Amino acid sequence: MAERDYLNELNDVQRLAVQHTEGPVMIIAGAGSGKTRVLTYRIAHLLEKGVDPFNILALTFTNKAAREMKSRIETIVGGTEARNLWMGTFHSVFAKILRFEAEKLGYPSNFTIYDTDDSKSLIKTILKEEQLDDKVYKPGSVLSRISAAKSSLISPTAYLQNNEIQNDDKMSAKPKLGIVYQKYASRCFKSGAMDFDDLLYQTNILLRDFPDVLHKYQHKFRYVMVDEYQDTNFSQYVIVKKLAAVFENICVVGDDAQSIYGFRGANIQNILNFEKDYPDLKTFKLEQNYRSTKTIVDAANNIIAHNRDQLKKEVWTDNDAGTKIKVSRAMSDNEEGALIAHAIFEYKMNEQVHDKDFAVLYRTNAQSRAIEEALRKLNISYRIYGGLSFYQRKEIKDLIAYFRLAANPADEEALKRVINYPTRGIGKTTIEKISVIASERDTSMWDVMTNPAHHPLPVHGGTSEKLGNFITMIKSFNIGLPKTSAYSLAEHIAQSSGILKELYSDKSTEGVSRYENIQELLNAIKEFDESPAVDENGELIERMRTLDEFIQDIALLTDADEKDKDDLDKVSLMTIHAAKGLEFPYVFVSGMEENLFPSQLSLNSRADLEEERRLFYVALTRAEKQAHLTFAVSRYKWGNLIHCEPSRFLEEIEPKYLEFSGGASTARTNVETSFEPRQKTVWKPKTPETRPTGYQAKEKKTYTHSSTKPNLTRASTSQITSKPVGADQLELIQKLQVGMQVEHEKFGNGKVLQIEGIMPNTKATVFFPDVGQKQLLLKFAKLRIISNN
DNA sequence: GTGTAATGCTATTGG
DNA sequence: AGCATTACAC
Repeated sequence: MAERDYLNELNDVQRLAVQHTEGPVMIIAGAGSGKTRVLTYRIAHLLEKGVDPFNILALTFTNKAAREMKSRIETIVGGTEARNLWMGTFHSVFAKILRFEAEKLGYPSNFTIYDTDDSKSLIKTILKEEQLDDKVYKPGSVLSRISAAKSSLISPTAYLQNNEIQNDDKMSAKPKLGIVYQKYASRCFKSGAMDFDDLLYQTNILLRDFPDVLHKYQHKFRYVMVDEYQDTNFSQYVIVKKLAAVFENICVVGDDAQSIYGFRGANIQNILNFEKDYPDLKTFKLEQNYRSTKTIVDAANNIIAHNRDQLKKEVWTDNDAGTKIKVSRAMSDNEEGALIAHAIFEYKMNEQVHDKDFAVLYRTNAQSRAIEEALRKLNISYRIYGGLSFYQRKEIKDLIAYFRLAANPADEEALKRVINYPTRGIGKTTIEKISVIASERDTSMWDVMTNPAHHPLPVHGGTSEKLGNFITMIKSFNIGLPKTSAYSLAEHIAQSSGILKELYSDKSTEGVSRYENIQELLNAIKEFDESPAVDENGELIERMRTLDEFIQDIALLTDADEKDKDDLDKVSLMTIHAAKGLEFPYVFVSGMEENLFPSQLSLNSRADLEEERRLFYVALTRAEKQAHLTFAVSRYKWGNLIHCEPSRFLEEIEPKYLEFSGGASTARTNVETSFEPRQKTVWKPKTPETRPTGYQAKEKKTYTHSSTKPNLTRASTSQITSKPVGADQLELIQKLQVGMQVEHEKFGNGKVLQIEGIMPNTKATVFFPDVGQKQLLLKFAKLRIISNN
């Protein structure tokens, strides 16, 4: 395609942004303003101008975005040119560079990439060794603390020396966090492993400590582009800044209004302060929205106007006003699902649209189940994005652990995973012994196992023999690595490890499916095996593909990266986070409720609440034609039915853009056509005497709302109603007193010593002469009152 | 050491 | 309600 042609497809600002290739550029791109188009055309433009694709680095946040962009560039400039572009996620691009430069940092070039599970498991091991309580030091939060440190480029040493951090940790009763961080880092290093954050952290170390390396990449990447710049963290910011320091041909694209990854360290200041970093910055604002109706754009502007921290920008559109945004109330989460399913059904009937034109978005993954069930009932096909990806399934991780071990026997997490799977008589005790010795001697478990002369292992002859067999097996895999093609070795490992046999013998539905998944993995490896290798310069080379090559970047793949089945006509279900960058004609945003969206955890700080609001902005602006917001009045959480109030966000849209309806699902939900979104009055939970009982909550009249009687909502329900607790249990909860004699169907007669907890989770401590003292949850316990004393 | 029953914890968001 | 870890029996 000639240059003129694609430049004509751009509006004035877009065109200027594409043509301004030299020097620092910031493109503030409102939702739906053609950001991807500008980015791809910009790269195409550079190539047409004669810039070598090897000199262009484009960083994205998802593999999918990178792939999409690459293929769009291909259609403009042709495949050979596009192939040589450095384009990918931060993690994948720098993993590639790190593998190339690994020795400088003391890592093997085939280092393992630990995924979150590996990291957590390692943290658990360390906690055990340090005798720290994992209820105080929750592995997940320990990991996010470590992750935050790495993302801010704080080394373990710096962490331990920083008074402020140390105080923080003491205040949160976790004074040993720094020690855990230190141990964690050194264990990863000894295992030849990097976690996700290391891919950026170690890149920073590399660029900091090896000026020649920095120089090399600075001159290699003469043009640097960063997509979704508002989502970069400090570590990424520094990398980008350093790489672009020589030529300053840096172009960042982003939208502060769509910054939704603060929770994992993204720093919105990176975009807000970009001007300070580059005084001669040229800024382009893409403000025309091509995606959505005027109603949606204006409503989205309403929402974001409630945020204080933002760059000035006016998103507008030439599109029609379109229909109003629908808002529906459902009685429960299940009914919300039904309502959505029925609405989709009706849209399809009335407007001749397809399943793939719909997306259902939610705040948390747990919300998907009710929606799935409802869609299944109406035979509407759907696809869930997010959740467990193929490579996170247990059976897949098991087999891959063998592959990892073959490539890098020091990989401790892989070792622990399969040393006794399938069971071969190497149990917990033995593994612990090895682990302790490894820790004491500051070496890897593999080293301990394979050098009994240096590290005497106090195990029996039988155990020692079993260990020997395992070692021999792994060694043989290791030797096979360079001389066997990926597929034959993978198949061999699946066989001789016993995994295939283990799964084959399980004839349950799940077992069969696990077996099939293994087959699918092997097929994928076969496909990989038969695809050509590419060298450093992007040239195709004749060479055998090996298994370690295959597993290298698997940890970086996510669910969204599984073969794009775009041809499939299915409704998309995903979290709002996962929906960023996507668009659909019809978008449902479900669970518009206080404490869910905005999340309860966001209510304590302005910054967090503003991020939730941006999240809502992102959700709404995914819609092209019709947005439909839904909320439920009650929903199950941890097995309990809780009462929910409509989200405050609903009030932040001017009513003229909204159309309230009871929903299209069942007659029961149709009683009302309008309601008061949310009562601003603060109210206290009622006393037990006036509180409606759990099973009454099922009656619809309890929940009747009316715009003319704003207090009804408040007056009608309690904050926490019980799950349909049986009438018997309910009576029990209300009547039971300390000192009463009760009868339990299993424990016999006993005496009530104590009653505590808030209804319906009231607990009683009862002493049974036969079995001793027991704590009973009254809503479940089958207790009968015998007498009052 | 292995397998099963009981217990207890959890659910922001993700590369 | 579902899942992972733990406790206990074999």
